[in-house]
Amino acid sequence: MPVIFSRACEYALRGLVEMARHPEKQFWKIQELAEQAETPAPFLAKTFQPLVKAGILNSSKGRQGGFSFRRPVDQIFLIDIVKTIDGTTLTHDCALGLPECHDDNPCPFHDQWKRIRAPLIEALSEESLAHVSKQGRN
Amino acid sequence: MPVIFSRACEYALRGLVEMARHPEKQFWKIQELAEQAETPAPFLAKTFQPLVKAGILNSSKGRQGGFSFRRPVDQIFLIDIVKTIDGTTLTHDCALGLPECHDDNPCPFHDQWKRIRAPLIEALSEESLAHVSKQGRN
DNA sequence: TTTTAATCGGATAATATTATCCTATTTAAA
DNA sequence: TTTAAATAGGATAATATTATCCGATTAAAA
Repeated sequence: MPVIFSRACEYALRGLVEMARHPEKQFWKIQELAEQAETPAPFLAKTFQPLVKAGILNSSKGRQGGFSFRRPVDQIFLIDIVKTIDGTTLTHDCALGLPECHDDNPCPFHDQWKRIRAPLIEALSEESLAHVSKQGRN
Repeated sequence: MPVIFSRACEYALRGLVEMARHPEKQFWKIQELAEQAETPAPFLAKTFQPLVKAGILNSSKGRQGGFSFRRPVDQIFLIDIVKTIDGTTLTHDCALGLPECHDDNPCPFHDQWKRIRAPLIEALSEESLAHVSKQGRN
C-alpha cells in the first residue's frame, strides 16, 4: 500500500511539482520529466492523460510537443490532482469500507473519520502547486 | 484503492469493533464474527493472526475456541491495530513515495504532509476501541 | 480414547494495480 | 512531401493485494 495517494497519483504529483518548479520551461516532454521526477516514463504518461481531460494540463503532439499547465500554478490545488486521479474515495467514503455508511446511518468510526478527514481535505484544497513547488529540496 | 487503511485493516477494525460492542461475549468464532462484521471469514481469520502475535488478541484452538481481547478495550487504540496490520507507512513515509525524503532532506510536500498527518495520528492514538464501539449504528 | 470443531500456516486462485509495449495520430522540421 | 518525434490509446505483462482452500495442530466434548 502507498501512503495515502495511489502510486499513479504520487507520480503525477511529483511530475507536476517538477514542472511548477521550472516556470521558464514552456513544454515538458514525458521522457525528460520522468527522469527529473524519478518516475517510470510510460506510467507517468498514463497518469497525465486524465489531467489533460480534466483541463489541468495542456498536451501537444508531434515534434516540439509535450505538456504544459492550462492555468497558473497558483490556481491549481493538490485536491484537483488527487480527485482527478484517485477520485473521491479519500474525501467521501467510509474508512471502514462500508458502502451503507452515511451521515444518517453512520458506522462506528464515521464521526471520528469525518473529523480527522476535515483538516486533510482543507490542506489539500488550500495547497497550490505554486506553493508546494517552492518547498523542500528534492 | 481503499480509503486510507488496507482492506485487511478495514476488516480487522470492523471485526474488533463488533467484538467490543458485545462485552458479554467471551470468545468469538471467526465464522460468526465475519457475518456480523460483513467480512469474508477466511480473510478476517488471516488478518487476526498478526493481532494475536502483537498481543492484542488472544486465540484458542479447538472446540469452544475463538478470539478474545487480551486487555480491556479502553486500552486498545486504533493506532495499535493500524500499525500492526498496515505497518508504519501511513505514519512515517513520504506522501509522494520518495524513499530519500526525510526531515533533513525534505521533498516539496514534506512539511505540509507532516502537518496534515499530525492530527490523523493523534486521533488514531487517542481513539480507543471502547469509545469507537459506542458510536454509530452499523 | 475417539470425535468434533476451532485456529494456524502454507499453498493456491482471483482481482486490482502498476508497468511496459506497440501502433496510430499529430505536428514540426528537414 | 517526407521524415522525425511527440502524445493517445489499446493490449499485454508483472506485481501486489485480496480471497479461498486444505491439511496440521489443538482442545474440549462425547
